[in-house]
Amino acid sequence: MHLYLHVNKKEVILSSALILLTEKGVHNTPMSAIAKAAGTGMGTIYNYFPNKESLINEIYVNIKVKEKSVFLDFDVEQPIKTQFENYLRSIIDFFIANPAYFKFMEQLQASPIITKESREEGGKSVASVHELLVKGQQERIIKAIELDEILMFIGGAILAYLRWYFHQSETKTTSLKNQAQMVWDAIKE
Amino acid sequence: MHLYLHVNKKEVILSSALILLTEKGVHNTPMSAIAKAAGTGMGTIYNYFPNKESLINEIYVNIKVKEKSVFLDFDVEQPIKTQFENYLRSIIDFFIANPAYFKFMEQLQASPIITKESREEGGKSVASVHELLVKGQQERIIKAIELDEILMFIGGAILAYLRWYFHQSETKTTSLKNQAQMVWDAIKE
DNA sequence: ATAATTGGAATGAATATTCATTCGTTAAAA
DNA sequence: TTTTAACGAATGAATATTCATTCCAATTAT
Repeated sequence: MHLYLHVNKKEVILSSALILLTEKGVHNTPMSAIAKAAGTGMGTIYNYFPNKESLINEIYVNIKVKEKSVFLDFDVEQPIKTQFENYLRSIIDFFIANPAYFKFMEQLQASPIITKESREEGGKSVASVHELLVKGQQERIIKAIELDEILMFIGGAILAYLRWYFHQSETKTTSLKNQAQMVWDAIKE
Repeated sequence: MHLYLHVNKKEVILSSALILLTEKGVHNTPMSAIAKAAGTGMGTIYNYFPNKESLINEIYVNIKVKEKSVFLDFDVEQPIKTQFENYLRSIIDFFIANPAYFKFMEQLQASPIITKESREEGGKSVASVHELLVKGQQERIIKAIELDEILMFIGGAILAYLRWYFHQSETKTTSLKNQAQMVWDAIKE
């Protein structure tokens, strides 16, 4: 019987790797460093992951899965604008609460390490907003622009805000409201 | 007297490296490959650059310098909206004309390889738009939101558009107009 | 004009290092 | 006891960097 909480070794490896990867970069985090940070031997990592790339891809997919779960609670009774604002706020709060997730995505989004399969898995995360925007277009609340372009635009705005946020030292409280305002003005009919 | 054009060896190395780096990624382009592509020996590269990271940083700064030069021709006689639209179009055209520059930036923008000095050097490139937006705010054409936030937002929109553009197979001619519309609606008072 | 000398750019094989992965051993569970 | 998991030193492939040598154009001497 242990006195400490039993934690899944795989998860310890994943979270240790996440921190090192974001802080030092992919080049500068050898597997030995991950093992040390996770408090395991190197061999143990290879019991859970066939290689370094798989480990990294698993982190990527894990984050995307969590990101997706942020959108689940849409309240269809609310006005579309409200729903959209809630969506924006949730996704931004999610990354603000998990800066390492954001840094990881920034660093690996364009990397050849991330496989096509992982990317496809990740792509699903916009499905629910897509739906919301379709409804918005039908009601002529949202501009009649191809949805992929609008989705990209929204993604860009979120990215821009988060970069700005993490770049700042002091936090401006009004800024998120401003951002939501700009995004809404951009996409509203 | 040579029949072929004399080309600067350093520039050949830089451009060869740019192509390999964007096509294969940083991990998968050894210095030997760069040397081969540039038609030089490996040692030659080290006559021009102290190490691989410096080479990469120099490419980064070079692109930023070129990017900056795109904005120079503002026509202050024109309405602010027109000037802004021209700016947007120029910067987007610049990257569309140089896809490798965009790919390079996508891959290295968040990398720890890029030094703080290089980033600071690169940051200067928004100075002229900054100025334009200040004027726009004074005339109450542009929203009274902190300029850094607006600038980030614009950056995000540009990024989103370019990602979308390179992602697409067929080119939609209306899309840039839509994008400009969204950005302007976002920032206008 | 021709030959001799020189400075430094170019070279790439050799070196040193880094690091992903393996595997034989040990420890813990069942 | 047998099975399973953990371990990390050893391995070797990959590759960044070095440096002794070659080569060539420009300069100087004959």
